[in-house]
Amino acid sequence: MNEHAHISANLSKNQLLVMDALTNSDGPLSAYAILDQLCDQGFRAPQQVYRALKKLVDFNMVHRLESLNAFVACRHPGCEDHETLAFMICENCGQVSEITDNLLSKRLQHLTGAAHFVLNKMTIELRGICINCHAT
Amino acid sequence: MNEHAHISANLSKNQLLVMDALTNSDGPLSAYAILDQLCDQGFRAPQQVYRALKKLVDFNMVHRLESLNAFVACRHPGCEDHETLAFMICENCGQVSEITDNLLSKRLQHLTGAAHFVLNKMTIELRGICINCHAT
DNA sequence: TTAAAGTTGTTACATTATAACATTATTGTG
DNA sequence: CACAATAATGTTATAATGTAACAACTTTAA
Repeated sequence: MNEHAHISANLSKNQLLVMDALTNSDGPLSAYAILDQLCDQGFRAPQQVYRALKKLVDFNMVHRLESLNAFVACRHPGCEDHETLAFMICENCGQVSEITDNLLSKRLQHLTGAAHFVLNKMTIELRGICINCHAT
Repeated sequence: MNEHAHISANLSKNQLLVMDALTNSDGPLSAYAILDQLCDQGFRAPQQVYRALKKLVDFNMVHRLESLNAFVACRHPGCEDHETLAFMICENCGQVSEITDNLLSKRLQHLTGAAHFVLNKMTIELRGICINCHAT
């Protein structure tokens, strides 16, 4: 089973609710923002959100943005074999776009490899103003 | 006044205390870890730490590691004209090393430029196991 | 069918960060 | 020097983010 076989049908009730909240959102949501949204569906405690988020992140369906303490549904175009490397985060409108780039990936592998550093996880978040927002 | 003109003599009492705590530490420290250390020096409230940290980060003397919610003294070799791009963070021993790399920088500029994204701040944190730790 | 793994609900608590207000210290300028 | 502007400090309270621990229920697979 590959990383993208986790279609909605495989998700538990809470996982599905959290996934839907993120999918229907314009941009990233904090765990507590999700909790607020799901009060009507019976959510009561942060654990319910955090536990679902943990699975969804494991499944690669959701990304955690460290610099925002927030979560975003994977919107990688196509969603076939890929690895999201980086995020561009607009500080004005909140839009997040994912970057996959082979040269960037290679360069990072080279740098860590040269240092004999065994890479477990990368966090690359680019904060700035997106094209729509600085087009005033 | 360039970004490195902020020698210790220019720092306020609290800024100096926080800077010293970070400089004397092996690895990153959380704000509250710093607060604990500085209780003896009269620190009482998190604001005292956070305010000093904000200035030190502005002065480029301290970096914030988003994926750890922690802070580390800049140890960039030389500390002449440079911009720290990325961090390698050992998940075993906590050691942090800074990366400055022209090719990486160029590639990121290319990617953001192509998207007409105006970059304000980069967060690049590479988590893994350092050479000392996986040499067992 | 029944043990193992996964999921849920819940209470309590830990950690990280900021708001707001009052006060004191430092700096630059006429 | 005087004094206004800026920076730094001290403090209380609170907000925001995240986890521990325990009990119960559900699904999966042998």
